[in-house]
Formats: sequence, C-alpha cells, structure tokens
Amino acid sequence: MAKEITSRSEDYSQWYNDIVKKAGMADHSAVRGCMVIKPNGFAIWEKMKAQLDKMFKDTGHVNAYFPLFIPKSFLSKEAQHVEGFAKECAVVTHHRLMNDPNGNGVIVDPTAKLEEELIVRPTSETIIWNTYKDWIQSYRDLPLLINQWANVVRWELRTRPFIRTAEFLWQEGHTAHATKEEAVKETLLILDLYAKFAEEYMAMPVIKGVKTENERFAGAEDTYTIEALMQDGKALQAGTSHFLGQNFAKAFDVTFLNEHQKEELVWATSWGVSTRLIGGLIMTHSDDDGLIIPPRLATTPVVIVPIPKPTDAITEVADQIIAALKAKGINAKYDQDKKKRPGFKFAEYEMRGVPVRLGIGQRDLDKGVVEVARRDTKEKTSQPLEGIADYIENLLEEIQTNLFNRALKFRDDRITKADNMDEFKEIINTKGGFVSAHWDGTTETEVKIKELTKATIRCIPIDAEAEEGTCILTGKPSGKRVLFAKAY
RNA sequence: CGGGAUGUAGCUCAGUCCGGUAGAGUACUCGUCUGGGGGGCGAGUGGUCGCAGGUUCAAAUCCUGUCAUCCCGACCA
Repeated sequence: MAKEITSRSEDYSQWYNDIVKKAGMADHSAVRGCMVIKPNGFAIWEKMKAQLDKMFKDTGHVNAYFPLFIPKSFLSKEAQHVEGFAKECAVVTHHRLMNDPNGNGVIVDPTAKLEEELIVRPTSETIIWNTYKDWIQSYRDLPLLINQWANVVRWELRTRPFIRTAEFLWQEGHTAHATKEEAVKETLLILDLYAKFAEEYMAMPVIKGVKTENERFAGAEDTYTIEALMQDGKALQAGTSHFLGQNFAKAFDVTFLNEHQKEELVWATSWGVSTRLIGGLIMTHSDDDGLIIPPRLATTPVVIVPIPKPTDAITEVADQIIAALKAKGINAKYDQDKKKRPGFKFAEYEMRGVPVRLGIGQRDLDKGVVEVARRDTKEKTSQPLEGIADYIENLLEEIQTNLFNRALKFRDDRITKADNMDEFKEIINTKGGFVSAHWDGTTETEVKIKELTKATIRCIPIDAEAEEGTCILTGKPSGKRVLFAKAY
C-alpha cells in the first residue's frame, strides 16, 4: 500500500500537514499565512457552526453583524486591549488604486490616503462597544446577548493550517449585563456550552479552567478556557470565555439607568471559538491512515462501496440501505465510480475520515450480508442486511462514544503530578501532557518556569481541589494545583 | 521578526556544483486485460524551471532583489 501520510512517530508536524492536505481539508493560498478551506474542511466547520449556533440560540442569544474595519482611534480606548493586539494588526491606509504611470500594473493612489486609518478587526470588542453605547440606555435594554459569525485577522508570523492562521473564521459573542453576577454567570454558561460542544460533538475531552493573569485576554478581568490535549502531548486552547468587568463600558462610556434611576456602568462578557477547533479535531482523533471524523460532525457518515463495481443487484441493495438510513436522518453516499477500484476507494475514504464504510459484493448478497468497516478501530465485520440501518445507527453512536473515551483515556493518562522542578522537567521533556503542580500565584514565577521548561500554565482547573502544598519553583505556600503544559 | 532549508508537469523529485534542445516516477486521458485493500500492458496530454531584474552569443543552472512554503527560535489564540 502506497503510504501518502507521514507517520506520527516519524514527524508529527508533517503528519498533521499531510492530513490537512490529503484529506482535502485546506490548501495554502497565495497570501502568506492564509489558507483556502476546501469543501471537506469547510463541511466540518459548517456542521460545527450549525450546532453551536443552535446552542447559542437555545440560550437566548441572537446573531448580528458588525463591520470588518475598525477606526484606529477605537482600538486605543482600552489600554490593556490595544497592548494585546497592536503587534498583529493589518491596517488600511488607502482606498484607491491607479494605473502605474510607468506601466507596471497598478499602484496605490497616493492621493487616496484615508484621513483615519482603518484596522482590520483582530476581534470586535471596540466597534461593538462603541455601538452598544447607543443601544443601551436603561436596565430594560439588558441583558444584550449578541453573537456574530465572522472572519478576523491577526498578523501572525508563524502559521499552521487551522491552528494558527493570519485570517480565521470564528464566532464572537458580546454580551452586556446589568450586574456583575449576571455577567459572570453568562461567562460560565458559555464555558459550559463550549465544553459540552467539544465533548459531545467533537468527542474532544476538555478541561475547564481559569487563565492566569499572564495568559488572560487583553482587557478581561477573568478569562475562562477549555483546554484540550493533542496526541503529541501539547495542549490546545480550544475556546475562551471572558468576563470583561466594566473595562469596555468605561472605555466606551456605556451606562444605563437602573430601577432606582441611578446611572451605572454595564458589565460585559465576550467569548469565541474558531476554525482552530478543526485543528484540534484532527490532532485529537486522527491516525497514520488519515483523518477520523466523529460521526456527529460528518456530513456523510456512511459510504457504500460496490465490490468490485456497481451492478444492478448491488445498486438496488445500496439504494435500499440509503433510504433506510435517510429515514433515520443519516446521510449516506453510494460510490458508483467505475474507474476506481475498491481498494483505492477504501484507502481514500479512510484518509478522508468517513466513520463507517459498507462494502457490498455479490458474495455478500448471496449470503444476505454487507461488510461493515468502522474508521475508528478499522475493524471489519459482516452484518446481516436485515436491520442494517439500525445496526449502523447504533454503530455511529458507538464510534462517537469510543472516540471520546479513547481521547479521554489518552488525556487522563497524561495528567501527571509533579512536586518539585526535577520531576516537572522530567515529565515535560519525556512524557509531555499536563503537569499538575503547585504554584505560588505570581506572574514572575510563571514566566520563570516558562523560561526553564517552555511549559506555561494552561489553566487553574475550575474543579481543582483545595490542597496545601508548596510552589515547585519558589517553595512558597499554594492552596491548589494548576495545570502546566507545552502549548500550541 | 532572527537562524536554517526549499521552490522545476496536478503531486514527489532529478538536473543547478561545471551555463548549451526540459527529465523521471506518479497522477490525468484513450484503449485493453483485470477485479473482495491504493492493479497489469500499450499509447498519449501536460512545464514562461516561484516572480522581477542583471551577467552572457546562450540562464532551470551564475549574480541581485523579491514572494511563498517547511523546520527551529522569539511572539502570540
């Protein structure tokens, strides 16, 4: 069998790039750091988007759309915020092109300089809060629960498909509340929603936690995160939900009259997940044979391959199976391509991550069975044609569960306690994964540990148990363990 | 943004040192024999050698610049 994908043990980075390419997820584009998301990759995003959108709406949020361009002056209104993004912004300075008088194509028309430069949004807090100022007058206008699906640009110097690209797609929720309690509650509601989505739909186990001051979003009071663990032992920040306090309300002067006719600043949250999740999906489940898509995110979770090629008898059975699956809301495809051989198709669908493959040949028909191959374990069995749709429906659920449990075991096996720096370094440098250790709570110590080990504090887990201990670096007292890891 | 490497057919790459008609495998197209895990045989299509300058009678090859990609580092979601 011709290997098209580099094995993980040989070169993990190359393996990831091979999957992205060979599974038809994305291509590089002519623009540095930007990728073309191809139909196979975009289909997964569409599935994610549909589910998340439903979850947002079920919790009372509505969608809107704000401009791509942000006046430069907006960005400087919140000091912490601008500091966090200033280094990676694309700036629009002109609005017109002209023919080069020297005949070398087009040039920027120097007379068309913008009076105020525009920033291509790296995130939309500023333009949204500038708008909310006009929308919010009274406590009756609150809460304001708005989400937008959009693209954003962060001028990254080192990019990887899906994991970190200069332009990416995401959703960003921006909510305004009358009280701190309500805003905190919203932040945690979304954190739970993200975790539920990651675990139940992506089959990607995550740890919910709070970011340290050093790692938190620029302009936030608290940043909550879901952290996932990739197969190479590195952590991936998969989604964040921020409690913004009154920082943006102050910066944009967003106030309301409360029930007692007293003016107050509003309380804010923002939260987002991006196409980065697709990278997480790949690195959570896929193997050396290619992509593995959890059934709930597969546009076409079942494919039927005629062996060796379509005949009337095979086609009739395939059509019956497709109809029976469709009645259950399961989308299936029958591959009638006569030019490609079955073996080729098997390899191709495995590479593309299709969860279940059915093989039907005359021998199967004679016995009243079909061959069922599951992508997660690569196990093949013969199943009676009778009741096959029920069997597949259950199998898809089983695959979904198995993928999650497999990833969960992998993750849990890689949460290791360390009680001193020697242990810590040993774990980070060999086993990888999360290291659970005591920390004195200072940024100084966190930065020092990063310098020594390249590991950062991924989060302070929400369910961290109180435990008296001493900081692994400074020996100062600590009340609970935090999770360290090397991260993407 | 620093260090290293690479850009030649859709893909993987040879040719570059030492300038002289653009190559192979694979893919694709057609035909044919096949047919339960990436088929065999035969014939064919396909490239301004990343882009822009320069040196030269002559540039994929030498020089300069530039763009992009990969790996490592710093930075960051």
